[in-house]
Amino acid sequence: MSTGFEFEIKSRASRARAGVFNTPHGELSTPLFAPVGTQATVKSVTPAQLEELSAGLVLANTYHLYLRPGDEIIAQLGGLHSFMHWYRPILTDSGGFQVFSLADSRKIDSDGVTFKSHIDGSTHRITPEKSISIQENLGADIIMAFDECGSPYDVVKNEIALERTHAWVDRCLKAKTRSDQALFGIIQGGVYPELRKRSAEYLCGLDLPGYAIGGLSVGETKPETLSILELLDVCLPENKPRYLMGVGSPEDLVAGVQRGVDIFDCVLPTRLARHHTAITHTGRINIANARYVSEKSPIDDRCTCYTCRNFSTAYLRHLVLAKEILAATLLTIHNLNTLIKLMNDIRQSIIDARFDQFATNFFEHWDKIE
RNA sequence: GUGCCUAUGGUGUAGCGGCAACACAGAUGACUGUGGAUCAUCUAUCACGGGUUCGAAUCCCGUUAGGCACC
Repeated sequence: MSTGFEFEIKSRASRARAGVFNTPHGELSTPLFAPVGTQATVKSVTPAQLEELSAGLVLANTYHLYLRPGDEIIAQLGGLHSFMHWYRPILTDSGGFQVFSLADSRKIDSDGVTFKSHIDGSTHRITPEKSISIQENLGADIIMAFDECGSPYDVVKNEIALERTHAWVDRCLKAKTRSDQALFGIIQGGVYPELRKRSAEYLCGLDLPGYAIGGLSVGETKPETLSILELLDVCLPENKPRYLMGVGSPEDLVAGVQRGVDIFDCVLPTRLARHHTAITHTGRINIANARYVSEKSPIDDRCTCYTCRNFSTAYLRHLVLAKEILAATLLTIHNLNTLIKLMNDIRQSIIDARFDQFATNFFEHWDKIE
């Protein structure tokens, strides 16, 4: 009988892979882009709209949902899928990253982290065991090990964070009781190849159902990011999905797939949508720009999303300047469609054995507007 | 018609003889395991014409345009 979390590679093109990952809430076709729904909602769009976009996986967040409304409340209400009315796969981040990026102050020790809520200043403590307990209450299909994300250029702190992250993943595994959730480990190590390699080797020894790459796109240079991905590509097992956390610009998605990454998530498309920037097949455009005041054509003439099928750029600009909520919704639909479509095109090109050509063509045309 | 008051960016205001400031609006950019937040940069020949002064948004005279009062 299957465990429910097999990863099957259907096709390869160089180091890129097209696969299928099985979860209790359905299959995920990879390479995959996952929209972020931190507070049990992908901001400004409904689950029905996400389905129409063919979104496969949605992220939610342990730190935020633990603080509000509380993981036990969500468990009482039947778990996250039912709570947010999204019955396709969900992944919850462990909360490690948010403790460091959002909490007003935090104190970390080998056992866990004590921090003050960014909402009301109240004091809380999260340990690996607590993070798993919260994530079991939430009930996502994929859950993440509690980790410490160091700053990319501090080798001493990175080594400490790495050892801590390794000790914590062991504790997460021990604390885990549900068999219908896959626990992914997170590789840390900043920009340091030795640390990254050590982290990958340690986690691979645990034979987890998937491996996440953390601590990238947090301030290091692009060549550094790519060389770490290339290093990890040869360290990680072929038959497990690789998840690059927090990365989601179109060029990064293509570059990531080229280096063997299967899953990505990122706030970028939804955040940019709320900040009046559209992602097109050739680059970003700022919808608020005065040049679009009477532009009749849609944002992207090649796009077939609901927004581009029905609305002029001039109308979207009007909504943006008038600060209407619909601006965020329509731009979010468009931006998510652009990334999801990009991943579908990448997947098809891998299956058709023409991914290298696809990538070359993509980089030739990317960011060449005007 | 007479008297008094006012005139500073797109809007509303500060500055009262020494580098024209603030808020909003506007423009441009940033945003990568989410604070619908935020941040950065830009946007004025101080109504017009003359005078006093080393120096005028500021003081004086006139013009124009508003406001108030009286008739």
